[in-house]
Amino acid sequence: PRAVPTVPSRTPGGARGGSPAAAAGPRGGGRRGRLPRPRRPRPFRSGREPMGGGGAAGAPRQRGSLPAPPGAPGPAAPRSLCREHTYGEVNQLGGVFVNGRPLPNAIRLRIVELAQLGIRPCDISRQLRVSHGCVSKILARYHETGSILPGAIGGSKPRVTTPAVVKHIRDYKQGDPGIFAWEIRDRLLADGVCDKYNVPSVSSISRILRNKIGPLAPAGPPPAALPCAHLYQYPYPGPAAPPPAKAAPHPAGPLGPPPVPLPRSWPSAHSVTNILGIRTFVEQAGALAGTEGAAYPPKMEEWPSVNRSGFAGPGQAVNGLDKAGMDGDIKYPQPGAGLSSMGTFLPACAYPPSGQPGVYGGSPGAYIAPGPPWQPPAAPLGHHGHGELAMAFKQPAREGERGRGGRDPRGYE
DNA sequence: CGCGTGACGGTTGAA
DNA sequence: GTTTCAACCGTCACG
Repeated sequence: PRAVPTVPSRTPGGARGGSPAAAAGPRGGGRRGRLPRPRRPRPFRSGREPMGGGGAAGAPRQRGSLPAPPGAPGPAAPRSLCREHTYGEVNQLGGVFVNGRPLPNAIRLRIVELAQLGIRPCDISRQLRVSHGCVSKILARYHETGSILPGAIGGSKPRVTTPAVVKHIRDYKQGDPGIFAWEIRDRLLADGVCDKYNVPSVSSISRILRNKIGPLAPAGPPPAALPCAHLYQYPYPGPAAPPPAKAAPHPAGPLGPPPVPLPRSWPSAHSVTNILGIRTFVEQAGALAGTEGAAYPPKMEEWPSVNRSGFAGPGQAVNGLDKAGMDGDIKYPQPGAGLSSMGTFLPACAYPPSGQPGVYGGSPGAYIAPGPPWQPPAAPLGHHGHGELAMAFKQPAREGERGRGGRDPRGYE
């Protein structure tokens, strides 16, 4: 669990802000004890800002490299006041990104493709105008999990105190009223009710004993006792497999068939929305919102210039791959959404002439950034070898995939 | 200079 | 409907 912040860094602190260079405060020399460095103020642009930004959309946006003038709504100001009516920010390389949101799949795919062509990550970073940290992360993830997809964002961890577990706890308690919580925990493990991944904590067991079972209250109607506790090993309506501690690198190598990750599939592809085709309406609405002159859609994945219109025209399905597939790629990827469809819109990363922020889109032929001194390699970057990446659009495991660095513990001391 | 890594501000979605 | 929480994201800068 995330450490309780003694210094709530999320709170807009007064100490932050100002010129980052001037405010280069005490930087812990040692890596381990590195102090939080002062960050330059970020002119935040939310992906949730209401549309109709009054023509600000698409305009070149300055980024925080310019220190906010004194008195300007800096980091201490309410976030809502800091937002501008645009979507996306521009990174140091001139690329557009949406803070907090994954890069489009097309970009992710290009990163992997270029890496497979032998292009160095630093060059990929410059070409695609994606930070090298992001390139590194995506490539590392791909090599580790075989997937280029981002992880599942949001949601909550699956509950471990399933009805079956509660029932077992109740049984244990009834069988031995003096049993300790830790003993119950051990028995849950010993009896195979839980495994080490989903066994409740002692405190959870104590809470169950206190709240759900009470002082040996007569067991009411058994709460849908499911003897098959293994069904809850991974309580999503997906494959019942315990989350691996770490996705093992595939023995076949980076480009071989990647390991099979755990798909996050509980918002099933067979949802009512998909079945009823409601997405069609959503798609049309998104396309409408993304028409020329309008502000960006709330989500970058829906930017017409990002995934779609750059190659197929606004509001037009890309080679039969409708938005459901794309959304699925981002949010709840469906393993069936392969690259066979992606191939038609791979040249997704066209960049405007230098001096403008790079956007994911534009004319299909302008994939190679013409601007900066970066020179594209001689190898053609067209459509080739997409089949190799066909498996790359599986969803990486939600848990256990963070082999290095893990999640973002935000430890504060 | 290239790259791995962690801090950070942000989004997201279930509880 | 709102809040909380814990997952994720990409960028940035350190080493």
